[in-house]
Amino acid sequence: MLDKTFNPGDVEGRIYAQWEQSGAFKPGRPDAEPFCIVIPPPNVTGRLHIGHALNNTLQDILARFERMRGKDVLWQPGTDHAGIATQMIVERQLAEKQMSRTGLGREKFLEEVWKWKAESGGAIVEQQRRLGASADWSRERFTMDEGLSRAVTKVFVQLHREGLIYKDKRLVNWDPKLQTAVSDLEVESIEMKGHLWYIRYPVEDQPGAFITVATTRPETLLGDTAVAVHPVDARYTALVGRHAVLPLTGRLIPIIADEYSDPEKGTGAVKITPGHDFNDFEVGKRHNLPLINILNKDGTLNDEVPVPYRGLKTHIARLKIVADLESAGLLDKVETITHAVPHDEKTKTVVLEPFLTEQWYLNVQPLADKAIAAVEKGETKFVPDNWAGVYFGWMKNIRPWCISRQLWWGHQIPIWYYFEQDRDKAVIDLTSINAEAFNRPRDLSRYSHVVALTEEEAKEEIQKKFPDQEIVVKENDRDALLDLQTGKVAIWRDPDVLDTWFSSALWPFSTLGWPDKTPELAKFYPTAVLVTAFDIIFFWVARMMMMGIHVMGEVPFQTVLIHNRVLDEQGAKMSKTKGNVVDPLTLIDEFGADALRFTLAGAAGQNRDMRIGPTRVESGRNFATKLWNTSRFCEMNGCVSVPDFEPASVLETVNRWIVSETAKAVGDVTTALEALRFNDAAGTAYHFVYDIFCDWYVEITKPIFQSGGDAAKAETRATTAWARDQILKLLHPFMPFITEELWARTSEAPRGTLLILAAWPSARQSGAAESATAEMNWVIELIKGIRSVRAEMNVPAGAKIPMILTGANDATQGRLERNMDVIFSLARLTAAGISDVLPKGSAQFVLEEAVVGLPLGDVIDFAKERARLEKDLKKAQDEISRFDAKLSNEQFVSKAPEDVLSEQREKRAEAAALAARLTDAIARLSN
RNA sequence: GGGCAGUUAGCUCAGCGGUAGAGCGCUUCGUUUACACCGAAGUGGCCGGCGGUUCGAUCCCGUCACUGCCCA
Repeated sequence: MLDKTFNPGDVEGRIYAQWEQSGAFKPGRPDAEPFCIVIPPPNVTGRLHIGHALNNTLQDILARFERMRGKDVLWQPGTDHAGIATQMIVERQLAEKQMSRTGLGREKFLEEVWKWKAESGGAIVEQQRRLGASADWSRERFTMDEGLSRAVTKVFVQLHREGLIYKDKRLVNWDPKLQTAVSDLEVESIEMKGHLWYIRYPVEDQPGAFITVATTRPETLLGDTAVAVHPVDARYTALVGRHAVLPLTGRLIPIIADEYSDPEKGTGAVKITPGHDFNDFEVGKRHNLPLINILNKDGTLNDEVPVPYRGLKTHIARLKIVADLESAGLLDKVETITHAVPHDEKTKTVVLEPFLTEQWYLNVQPLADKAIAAVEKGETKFVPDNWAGVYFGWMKNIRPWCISRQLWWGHQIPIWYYFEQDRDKAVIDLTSINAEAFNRPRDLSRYSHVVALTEEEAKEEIQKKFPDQEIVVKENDRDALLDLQTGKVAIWRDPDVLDTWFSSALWPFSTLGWPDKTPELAKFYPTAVLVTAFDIIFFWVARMMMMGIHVMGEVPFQTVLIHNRVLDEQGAKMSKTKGNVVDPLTLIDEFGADALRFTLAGAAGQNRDMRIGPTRVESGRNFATKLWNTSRFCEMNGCVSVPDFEPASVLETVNRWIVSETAKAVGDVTTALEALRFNDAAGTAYHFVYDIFCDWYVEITKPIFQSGGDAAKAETRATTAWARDQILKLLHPFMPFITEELWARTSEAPRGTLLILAAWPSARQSGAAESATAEMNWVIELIKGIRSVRAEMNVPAGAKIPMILTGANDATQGRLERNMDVIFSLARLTAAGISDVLPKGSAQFVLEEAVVGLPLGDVIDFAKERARLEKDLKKAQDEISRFDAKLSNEQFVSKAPEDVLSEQREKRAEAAALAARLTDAIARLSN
């Protein structure tokens, strides 16, 4: 016997273990159609947040649905190595032990990172299991795995040899704390209060003349190489071509004309600092201005600036510079403003600096072109398709991808350097190497390099150039320089690693085994669908598309499903600082994984954000309880699954009806899932279980179980059990735990298979169910009508009353006679008669061609009953006049399609018939 | 400033050429042997404003207003 409620905590762990042990998560149907989803790899440092919960739920729904449909399903899980985040965590831990990355050295440090990964990395994977994720954990991958690393190296080498990877010296977003370049996409602009300083630059040879520029970053003045004004700005025309004297340095810088400066903004004149501003960099290129880098890697001012400012952090330097300008009388005025300041995305505390460095770039333009074409040709479809616009927008304005990072944790770039020419000059360099110099970005361009899959290959390659010399491998350029005098050829590997996204971009094929030719790769690539949120289109989708097409020659996925983003119940974006983060694990603890999943799926609409919080998940839990209890009802009435039950052969009207309704629900849920409309699918299943099965079918069968004949009872038991089984299957993708538990516990004989591996129900219609459907709909309408009148007439719920049917045709009379028990019970009647006359004091309502009378005798409130009927009559009459207006419109009659016309005529006739019956009813009331 | 979404019942959202639906909430009634994590009956909407197309617009088009997001 089932308990009164379902206790998720008691069964979830056990059932999950059962699934896993059964091998249900693994593919293994060689002849079946493949269905593969690669999980967008979460960060190895991550914890499951509600967005992951939604993302994983949708993937799991699809995996379970397709698995039940018989496909060979692979849901490929894993995590990415999160270069910056992971390195930060481990460095922080080292700092607590008074240790540092540089103190340890690269090799020891990486050992520490792997140790951390083994101990506390990948907690998210356990949390995904709590959600019920049916991924094939035996195939779990990590972007730093041997195989995936091999894929990364191979792709890098290929792209390098194709000339798509190159070194360039340009501005990057620099994190002075971590001392690495970061992606443009990982920069977060934060609105901050700041100042706009107006600074007077003296004009050369014109004593007392100034050109005033406005800037939010006065400290960068030390790196200025021009002042720009708009070419048509009459105020400054005379100054263009002359020079300004850069304050505090005395350097002469040209005053140039460039459309970049906006006459409306500030003074119309802007300082140009090509070494520390992205826009100025472009201006500098146009005018061939020198680039001056005034910063060290750690964000302090370097020796390009006057002595007093050297070594100062930028924000300190700013104060000093403003003070010095003021005392020199060069500060015109200061305005307080708010402006967007670039910060690191992770901690949001470090101000990023545009910084001139040499980095590896991938020329993604040719890859992007192919990726754009693939979506245009429909090889990959976005669902909903408006997201393709976002994809195109980004892809069509794509910039070279800076793929190197100055980190240790990640895929080390497979480039080896050596000295080829100017070896003597290199020796001289050695003497200039000191601590300060190493705080500057390294200029590797003067060294030669080879790209190779392995160190051995690199050595062989370089050996060819120096056939008679011994090749030695050193850790870095400094060590190699020290080796120059020995007469050996010292080589060293590029110390930098690749952007984490470089490896993520290969995920759809690297996880399947590439570069090896594995059976999984052959079977599951291209994958079926990638499920992700819109903010990831640039990160994952775009890059996976580019790499998939370029390396594999085929798109990585046929469909990209973009789901909505989860907000809190007030509609606010969740953030740790706001403290409004909804923890999915807390929700699972409180309401069960099924409740959370069903709620998420039900909220997964086509477009917007969704709001999730405890009260919503609570209603999901309530639905689970409902399902549990309706199964309990089945159990209490001996509804046991009958092997070989043939739904098409049932005879009882109510059973024929539920068979037909079930088929319809199955068809609708299937269609919705195929179209990736999760909210429709969940909604349809909910409606069927609640409103059709629980509210009507179960209620209607109660009288049969109490007083029906043996044959009817047996058939109803079997049908009920069958319908319940169909429901368990239908809901399994959404609520896997409770359905699996019920599947096991509602069968006397052990089930032939776990529900996870059971076959998805068929939507096959059982044929002539129309008459059954019509009859049951009539019964339902009758009962609802009686209940409604009873409530409005204040008939006590416990009181039983008689009913008289007038004006009923033979078919209706037959329906009444066949369903007496049900109607008596559900409408709480004492008697049901058929007559031409209604007793005085009858409440009435119209049901199709008949009028239902409820003789209430003295209890009836005539005025109230009249008002009720007149309200209905007015409604019918309003409808009639609306249809009449339409049908008398010549334009409408001549232009509207025939089916619309006949439909309107039919509706008009129905309304007229209803009105006539209501008029009669009102007349009878006065008799 | 540029781009993209959205504006439908008190709240959260579906729908999308023939004048509207769900869940939650609210009101009333109810403990009839599956379920009070429940049942029954109700209340509630000029489908953001203004134009246009159409026989007909919540739905298509234009425009405005407001909100949100992304990019400068």
